[in-house]
Formats: sequence, C-alpha cells, structure tokens
Amino acid sequence: MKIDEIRKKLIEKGLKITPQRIAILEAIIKLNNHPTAELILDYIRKTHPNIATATVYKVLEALVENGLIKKVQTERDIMRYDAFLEKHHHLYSSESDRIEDYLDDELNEMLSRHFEKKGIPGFKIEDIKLQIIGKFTDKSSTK
Amino acid sequence: MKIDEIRKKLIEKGLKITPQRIAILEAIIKLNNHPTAELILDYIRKTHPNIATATVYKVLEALVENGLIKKVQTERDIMRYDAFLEKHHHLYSSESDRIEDYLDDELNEMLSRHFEKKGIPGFKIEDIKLQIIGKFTDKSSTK
DNA sequence: TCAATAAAGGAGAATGATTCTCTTTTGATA
DNA sequence: TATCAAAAGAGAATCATTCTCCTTTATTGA
Repeated sequence: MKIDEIRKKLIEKGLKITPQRIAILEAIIKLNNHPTAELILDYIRKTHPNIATATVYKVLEALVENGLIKKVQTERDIMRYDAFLEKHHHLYSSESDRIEDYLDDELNEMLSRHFEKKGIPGFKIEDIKLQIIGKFTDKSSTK
Repeated sequence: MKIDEIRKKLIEKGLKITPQRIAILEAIIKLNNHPTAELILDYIRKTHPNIATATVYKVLEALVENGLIKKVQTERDIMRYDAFLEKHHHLYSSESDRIEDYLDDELNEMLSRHFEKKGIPGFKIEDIKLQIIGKFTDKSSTK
C-alpha cells in the first residue's frame, strides 16, 4: 500500500487526508513489525517532530474503526497494529515480542468447511483468527 | 476444580497455600466469565474486604506463571483470566465483551494434521489458539 | 508445638499506556 | 477564498497495572 492507495482509502471512508494520517499509516507499513503506538510515535517524530501523542492514538483509533488497519492482540497490556489487510493469521514468538503474519488459504478453506459442517450452537461465526505460538528458528529475532 | 484440587496444585508448584490465593482461584472459577482483575477484586472483597489490589495482581501473575490459570487476550487493554485448563479455544462476541470457551477435539486433530503435513518454514509450533469472533444467538448476553 | 525465615500480603505511591479536554489549525467545499 | 466541521496540538487526567517498603503468615524442622 503506497501513498496514493492510502489517500484513496481515506477518501472512501470520508476521512480527511492529513499529513499525520498518511505518516502514521506509512509508519506501520514501513516498520512492518506490528508496532506499538510508541514505536509508531518514535518513527514518525523523525519526520514530524511536533506530532502529539494523542494525535497518534486518535488516528490509530480512526484507522481501526474504518478498517484501514487492525489491532493485533498480545498477552501484554500494549496494543499493536497491523496494516496488512488480507485475511491472515499470526505467528507469535514464545521467546520475544516478535509477531509475523501467516497466510494459508488451504487452512482457511479447511476451517470454513469444518464449521460449515459442524457449526457452533448459539453462535454465528463472523471471523476466525489463529494465534500460532512457537519459536522462530531463523536469525532475525529482533522484530 | 475445587478447593482440594487447588491446594494440591499450589503445593505441586511449591506455592504457599494462602486464603487469598484460594479465594482468587475460586473467584475465577465461580465467575466463569473470563473475568478481569477488577471483577475478581469486586467478587473477592465480598468475603475478603481487606485484600489489596496489588495482591490480586501478584496472585494472578503467580498463577499464570505456574500454569494454574491462563491469560485471555482481548482487543481492549484489559487483561482477562481463565481457570479452565483443558485445551480449548474462545468464542468472542463482536457485540459485547462476552467470551466463552470452545472445545473441539476434531478441530484440534485437523489442525495438528494440517501443520504436521505442511509445517511453517522457520517456525516451530508449540500451541495454536483460535479466536472465533461472531454473535451469540442465545439469551444470556451479559456474560 | 514453636521459632526461624522466606514467601506472601497490605497500603499507597508510582508508572505507563491511553484518553480526555480545551484551544488552535487545517482540509474540504462551495 | 471564506466557511466550518473535522482534526491536530498540548498537557492534564485516567485507569489498569506495578513497585516499594513494611508487616504478616505459611512452612519447616528442631
């Protein structure tokens, strides 16, 4: 997603295009590590030194509400954000705070079939997210 | 899980048996709605009016570390707790804060088979949790 | 049964992420 | 280009959680 796409999405949702909103969305995309509000702030202050903390939180909230980004859940009391919008799941490191995206259409279809067949009494499924916890065995463990 | 079992588990883990720990574990079990620390505090203060807030947080942390309870993740910045220890997943209401347990061994086996066959390059899976988001269609929507 | 002692609890301050309030600025529109 | 609602800025406020420090208590082993 690049700037023109960001602009288009904001317009679609009736949101004003502001430098702050673009910078925040870009930051999440560039950082590419499901950043916290704090990491986003640090990154943005390099180019927008005067942005207010509250602005970042307000923008993040607006972007989540309008589906331009998603919240990523963790076992910590810090929220993280994801600008990758295709259906996907997450790999969580059991050793660090690293989180990676995981795409698996075969899995998605398998789950659909399973729940179509089986159903859950008293519950209408809208979405299914997998949290896959484990160890990353490659080098870049800093993410 | 009743008191004797709680005692046994605490001893197994080398934790001292204190009235506060028992009360907190009992509270989570009795409340049975994946309560927050605050809900647990309210419940416990009925019988232990003098328990300190910090005690509840410290006990919860100790219980999580020793596997007697688990943290339940939410999209809010409030932690919730679960004393149900068998492998299970969660149903999340998209309309309220209600969360219910979901057991499905068939699903678990299907997932095991899938990832055994497929694997994830650079990642060693330790656990898989499903978050099933949707609408509860039964009455008791207060949980 | 009791003394010793390390672990746990109590109280309240401190922290840190997030939210709120209020004022100023700005993007969209006509 | 003026208008005006939406958005941003600044800093205080809030709220969940953690920390510090002191007191109490559960366990142990004499």
